[in-house]
Amino acid sequence: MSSKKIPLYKQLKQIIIKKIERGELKPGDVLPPERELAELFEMSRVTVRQAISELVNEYVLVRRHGSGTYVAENKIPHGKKLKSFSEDMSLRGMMPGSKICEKNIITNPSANMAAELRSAGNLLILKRLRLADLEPLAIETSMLPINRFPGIEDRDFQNESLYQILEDEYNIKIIKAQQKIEVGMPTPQESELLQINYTTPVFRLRQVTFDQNDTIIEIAHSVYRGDRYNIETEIYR
Amino acid sequence: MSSKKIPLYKQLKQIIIKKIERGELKPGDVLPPERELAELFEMSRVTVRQAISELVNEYVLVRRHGSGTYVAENKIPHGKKLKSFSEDMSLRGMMPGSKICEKNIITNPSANMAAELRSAGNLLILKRLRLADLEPLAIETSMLPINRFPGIEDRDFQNESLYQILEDEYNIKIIKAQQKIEVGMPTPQESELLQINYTTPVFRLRQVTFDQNDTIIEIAHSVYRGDRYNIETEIYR
DNA sequence: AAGTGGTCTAGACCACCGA
DNA sequence: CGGTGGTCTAGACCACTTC
Repeated sequence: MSSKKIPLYKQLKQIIIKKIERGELKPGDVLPPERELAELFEMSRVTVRQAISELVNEYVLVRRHGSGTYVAENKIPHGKKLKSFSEDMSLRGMMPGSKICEKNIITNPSANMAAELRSAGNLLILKRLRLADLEPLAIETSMLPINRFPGIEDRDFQNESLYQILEDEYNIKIIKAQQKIEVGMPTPQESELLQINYTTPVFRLRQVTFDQNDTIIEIAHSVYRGDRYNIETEIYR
Repeated sequence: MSSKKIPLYKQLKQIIIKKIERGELKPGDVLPPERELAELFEMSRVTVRQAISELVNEYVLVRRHGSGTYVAENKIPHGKKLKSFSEDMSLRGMMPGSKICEKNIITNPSANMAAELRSAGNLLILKRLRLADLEPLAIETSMLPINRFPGIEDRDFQNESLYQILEDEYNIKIIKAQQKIEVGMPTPQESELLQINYTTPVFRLRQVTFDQNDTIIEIAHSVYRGDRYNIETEIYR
């Protein structure tokens, strides 16, 4: 089989996701019962449940006790969708823009904030000033394990979307991101770049982005102008 | 045993949370190994893992492969599930508290920010100063359609959880909430209540809470201290 | 009553970390 | 190397939904 080293439950997750992507499973459809899946894929029911549980946590599936497991109806709500800056701006009806501030390769990620990427080898540091309707809106610093994306350092990040490049040309499936949102005041440098007063508070957003194998593909630290940006989200009990 | 009907893994979750609340387990501390917990509480390791897994999902614990399971270091994260203030604090090992600032009934919700509740009739306005370990953390203003919850205006909100009352006594199933998160500076009034300097930025959180019928059961506006609070979420592509 | 997900067990072996 | 979490099995019984 296609085993290699990928855990069985992750393989099953991928199979289910693929079926949904290909339209073989549509929102509202029932999955086969857990016992049946177990037999079909020759794994134990516990393993099937582990795969399903994670997909439920990711809002892909919904369990109904005594009834069955279903493909989630209302996909991920708007506020729970991971968007690139460009996509985010477009949805808000603003024109996205970029200005490269810094593009470096760090060969020794030691005392960095990138603790999670420390083992990843060299890092590409990309610091961009982000514009909305030609006005500064955010400063975005991305860190990528460059070994996984050979040649990416030569791309034109001024006009290309980072996510677009990763998805289209490196065949990465971006799945999810964890975000930590803080408030703060801008440093003098930041207030100058963002063209705001030093009394204007900012969002500080730390993001860790994962692909389909739960591998970290990016760590980003963004500073958003508090006077021009807000965050909408939806949470469940 | 103390079983009754509560699943074993939920009992273990509660035991761990209690230990964190009481300070017997502090952030950074190691938990006993899973095999030891299994023997100690006379359950299988799978059951122990289920309890720990859920707490990891809620950011209470952190697993380190080959090393151990630790109490999370977090500074009061918001978490990705919809929680009441009390639940949020308890999960982080802090003692929640409340001080009523205002309790009113508005009979004519006309030019109010509660556009969504305008048709709901009379509104109960509840403004509470929220404490974490006896220190001010947030100001929370809740608006509830009082007609749906007769008698709720006489409850002791100083010591009772609003969500607990709604769920247990009015049989409401709280399902989801939409949130809009903004940054701002505190008003003089707010900075005094929260006991922060006027230069400390704050989160402003507008929340609309829904029940199982997608009926609005609460609109809340909260102001959180930016120096003591942050928000963690997970988003999907 | 039949079928579904929910909980639980007693093992086993693998992968990673730290001394 | 020993001890930890990570994955996996083949069963069992319970609780809920549906008919």
